[in-house]
Amino acid sequence: MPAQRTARRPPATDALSQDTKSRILDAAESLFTEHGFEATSLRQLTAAAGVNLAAVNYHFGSKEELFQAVLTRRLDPMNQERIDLLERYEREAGGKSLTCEKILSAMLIPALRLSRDEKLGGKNFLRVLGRAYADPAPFIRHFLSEQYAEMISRFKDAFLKALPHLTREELTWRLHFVMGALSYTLAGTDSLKLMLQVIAVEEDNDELLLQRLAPFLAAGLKAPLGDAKKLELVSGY
Amino acid sequence: MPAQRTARRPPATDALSQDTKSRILDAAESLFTEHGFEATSLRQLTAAAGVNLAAVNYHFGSKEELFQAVLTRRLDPMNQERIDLLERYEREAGGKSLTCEKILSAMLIPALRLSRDEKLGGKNFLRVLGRAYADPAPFIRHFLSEQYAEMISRFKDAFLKALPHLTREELTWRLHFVMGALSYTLAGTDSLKLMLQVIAVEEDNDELLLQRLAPFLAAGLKAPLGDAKKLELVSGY
DNA sequence: GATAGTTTCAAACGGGCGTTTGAATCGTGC
DNA sequence: GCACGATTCAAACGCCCGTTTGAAACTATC
Repeated sequence: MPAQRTARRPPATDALSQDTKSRILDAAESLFTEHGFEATSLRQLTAAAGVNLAAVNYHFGSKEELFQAVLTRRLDPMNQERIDLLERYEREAGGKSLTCEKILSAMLIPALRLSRDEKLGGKNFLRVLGRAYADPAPFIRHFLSEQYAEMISRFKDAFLKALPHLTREELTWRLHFVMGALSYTLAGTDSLKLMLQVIAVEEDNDELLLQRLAPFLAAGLKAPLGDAKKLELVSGY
Repeated sequence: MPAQRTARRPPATDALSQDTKSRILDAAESLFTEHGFEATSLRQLTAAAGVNLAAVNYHFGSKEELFQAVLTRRLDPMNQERIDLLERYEREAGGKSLTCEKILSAMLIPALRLSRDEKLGGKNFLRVLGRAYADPAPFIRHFLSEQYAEMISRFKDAFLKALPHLTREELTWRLHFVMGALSYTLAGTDSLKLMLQVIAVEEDNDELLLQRLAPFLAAGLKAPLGDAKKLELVSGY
């Protein structure tokens, strides 16, 4: 119903009072982080954004579409940045295959930049994303897989060249592990923090965090193939 | 309100028609997996369990307490099994410190056994757990951190002995990464599967899965400390 | 300054939610 | 076989949900 095609120029607002759509997106990002998608009502959301209750359905169509808009706003640019960075590295390397660490950099740096960009969502968004990964709702699952398809495919090719001892199948699994560790780290899920009694001092220093994560992931990716004897997975144990 | 102390003997039922509490727990495990905690209503839950709507509040007190009961039923034994297995390994090793792989085995094997035990929840439960990790609800976060505290503490000590080159702080972070990868893998979140186009053929073979995960994690844990130059984390990049 | 399109608004819609209640039913010990 | 606590049941409670509606307010164009 929102007539987005015949739109007129936006009425030059200052940074504090943006237009309705942005105010809704910001409030949604923050509240979905705090309470989750299902537990956030449009009434509290629109109240926090200072807009009318009907505004969400007018501008986004439905609560679900609002959620997708929250994700797209940050995810599209981030994944594009990842691809651009990877291609830049590949150009700079001129035919030679990149190191594992270099490819990881191309994945982590755009995520780090997003996490740092406080005025544009920052950590809030990454937590929403972390929750979305684990959400069973079909509309979220399909949306995410579409959003990531191209980026993952490009990086898989790059890793395959950098890690010739891995089969494509083995690499797929290791990327799964990488995404798991990365998502938990960036999302900074409170349960894990509590479980592990992570010291809060470091929470603000994402650069240090990724300098811990990168060697871990690189070593895991480079690891030799598994040996059944190492893990004594006998059914009777 | 449920008078659990003066309880009489349960009326010897067969396996198909268990008592009300178990039927509720089973249905909850399955539905929380499928739709999540917030999106699952007590009406559909009690209908699926074939019990009266009021039964949940009678036997568990509230929907939240039911959720905790769902987690405790599987989590308590699994974490205890992990601790027991670790201590058995330590006894068998005499004074010597365990290998990293051995300690990982003590973490992974009980989880694998749980995942295999189809008749007792199996993968359903691990998916509920995976979602719970990312849930921001305070009652879930506090509950999980209490459930895991002892287990994590014991394993951290074991890893510290096995990996003397790591500081306690560094190890805390690496365990965070381990838990992230482990949780994603066991939970088998559909979004990640879709993203990575994992071949469905392997889904049922958890043993093979952990034989892929273990070398990855072990290599990551053993990795040398990070070097800032490896990841080009210059703010201007 | 009338007009047409866009956006906001208050109010209401129908429905589902978690929980409570009080009576009916069940199972057992006296 | 009666009494009593444990459990089940149907019904209702009060509340909040996502969405829709139609009128009011706004803004740019002629």
